[in-house]
Amino acid sequence: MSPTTNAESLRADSARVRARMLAAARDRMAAGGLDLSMNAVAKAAGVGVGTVYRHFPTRQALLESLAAQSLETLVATAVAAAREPDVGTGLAALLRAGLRIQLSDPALAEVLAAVNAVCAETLDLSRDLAAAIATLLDRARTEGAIRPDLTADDLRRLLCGLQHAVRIGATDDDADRYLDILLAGLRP
Amino acid sequence: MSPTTNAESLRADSARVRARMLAAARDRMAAGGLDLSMNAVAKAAGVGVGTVYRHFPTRQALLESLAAQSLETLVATAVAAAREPDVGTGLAALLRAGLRIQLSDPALAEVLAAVNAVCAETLDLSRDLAAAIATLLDRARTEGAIRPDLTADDLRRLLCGLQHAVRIGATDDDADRYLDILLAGLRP
DNA sequence: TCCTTAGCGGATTAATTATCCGTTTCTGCG
DNA sequence: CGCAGAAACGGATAATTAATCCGCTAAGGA
Repeated sequence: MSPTTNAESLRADSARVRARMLAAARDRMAAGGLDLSMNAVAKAAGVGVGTVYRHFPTRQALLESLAAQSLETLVATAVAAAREPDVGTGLAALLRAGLRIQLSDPALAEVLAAVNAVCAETLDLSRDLAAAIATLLDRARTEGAIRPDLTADDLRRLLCGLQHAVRIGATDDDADRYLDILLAGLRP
Repeated sequence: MSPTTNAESLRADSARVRARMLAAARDRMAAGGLDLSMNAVAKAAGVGVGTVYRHFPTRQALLESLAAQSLETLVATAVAAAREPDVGTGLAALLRAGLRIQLSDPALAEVLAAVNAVCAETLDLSRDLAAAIATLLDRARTEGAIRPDLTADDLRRLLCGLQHAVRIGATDDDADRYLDILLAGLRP
């Protein structure tokens, strides 16, 4: 079994413990940022360190599992945005959601920025996200709403950059303005 | 003496060793990213670990000392940009230089993004940079070249964001396009 | 109920970070 | 020039953190 596999077909106790660990990790992360120690997670979840390492062989694997849920939400948002009748509205909604969700889940910000994923599920979701963004961008391009040279990867990177800019001590109002600036810059 | 003080009024050997350590740290960083271990720096510089810790009590202090030189360059560029006859040209030059220098020196990227500096010199340079940017933005604003609500801090953050976007696997061409997008977005 | 085996837990080992103090090296002064 | 005092070096060592390994527990099918 892949250590980062999703909850299906796990032994009952294993699934329980896995959930406890993810909850504990989320909690730790909310408290102290990205640099959670495996030991701390284990203690918070009331399990042994070995158990944490078995489920998540590496820190990156743990982060990806944490980010998976947020990533699903983001993919859903992107798909919805791609279907939005008004392309401009859809694009704005996607950027806004992408920013907000990254800010609320540092693990997702990390995973979105990472060049290559560790676990297969993340890879799939990333592909889905890229596809949805590409669809939206295609529509926007044919309508002349954006620069023609903009790719889905560009948008992903710019979104990560935007997140970084906001994380560096910006207020919510600042974030809105930066979003506005990016949207304006994307036009042809 | 402040451990991060600049080379003046140090004992001759001390200055020598300090320079060796900074060079070693730069080298290590070029090789393996931001997460250089003090031990590795010490070994590379041919000094004891204690010496490294005496000069740079914390990793952040070492990073700031590394970044200081790049930061000086950036300040000089910003001052020159603020004097540029054509405001648009000056702004473009500043952003381009700010991006390039951050990419070439990860320590600077870290320091620029940091909310509060550890050593006084960095603080001074940061202030100078902010002042130069503010001057440039004031001029641009009165000429109507940029959105009126843009502050020097905004520009700093956006520049850090841009750096992040590029670092995430973008090519040089991508970087130019992102720069273009940001510049376009800054207009009123 | 029993047997097999996946999975748990934490003691143990490895790696890293940070401190402390005996020794060396510099520099001002006689 | 050579000595005294101070400043700085260096690495052994303590403290913290990461990662592994294996004996034991308990889940779930026969």
